[in-house]
Amino acid sequence: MEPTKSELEILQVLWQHGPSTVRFVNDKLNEEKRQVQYSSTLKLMQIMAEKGLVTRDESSMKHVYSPAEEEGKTKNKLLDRFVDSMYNGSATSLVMQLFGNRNTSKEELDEIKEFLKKLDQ
Amino acid sequence: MEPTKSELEILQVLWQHGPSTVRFVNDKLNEEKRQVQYSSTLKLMQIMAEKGLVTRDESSMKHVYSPAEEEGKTKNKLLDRFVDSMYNGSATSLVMQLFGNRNTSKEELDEIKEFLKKLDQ
DNA sequence: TGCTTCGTACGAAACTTTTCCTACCTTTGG
DNA sequence: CCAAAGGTAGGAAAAGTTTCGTACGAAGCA
Repeated sequence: MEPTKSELEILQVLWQHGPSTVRFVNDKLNEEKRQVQYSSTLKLMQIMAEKGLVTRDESSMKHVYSPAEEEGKTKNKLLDRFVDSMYNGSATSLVMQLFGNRNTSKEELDEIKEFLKKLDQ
Repeated sequence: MEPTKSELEILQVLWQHGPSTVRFVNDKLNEEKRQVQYSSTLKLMQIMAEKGLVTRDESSMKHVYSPAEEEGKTKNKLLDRFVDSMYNGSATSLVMQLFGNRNTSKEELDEIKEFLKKLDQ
């Protein structure tokens, strides 16, 4: 299933910091993103558990939530969908848009070139 | 302002085919995307006009709608937002994800390499 | 002229997503 | 033991998005 915008924010916290309590996630959101009530975050994470986007360990009173899917796998799906809907499935178009209209450092470009070179082998 | 999913579909039609009537857009959506009632498309396009996502020429009875913003400009914004929220702003990470997990033809890779090479100059 | 077709406008309903209030239980510390 | 702090659950409301029924005017045509 497809995470919504807010759900994705929560997943990011979980991916970045590993299995976490609602309190922890809520604190991070407030620090890094936007002000949000504890009970809102709780509710959202409960819904995510129902949807299967996260799993939770209820053995302790403080439930601990984990992402149900690997970060890379989820992001890949979302990226695919993005490329499909915006660039008709053409990764090339996306890359051109990405670098055509943005200042990219030489180091970054070199890194990418290096990466692409390795793909050939 | 940020186009929603459905609004983006409509914008795509307008970008691809130029200024169009509701009838035309609705037909395209039904052909290419999904079944949707004429009045739904109309409503959506009216809302988009209010939001300023499209402009419309009302001089004829059949109103003609045009995208308010250039395709590249809008897509760039959306792409930026995507990179920011998913890859912490790192275009490099996105590219690696994009090609790391996907079969890309040699031609496509070459095209991209060529493109990147030109960026240096 | 009348009837049918095609257009816009608008309101309401249906759905989805997000937010938060409130009740109630458990843990902690004096 | 009791109060305060911190946890979960659940419902309801708010907000955002999408869909469509219906009214009504303009255009086209027999």
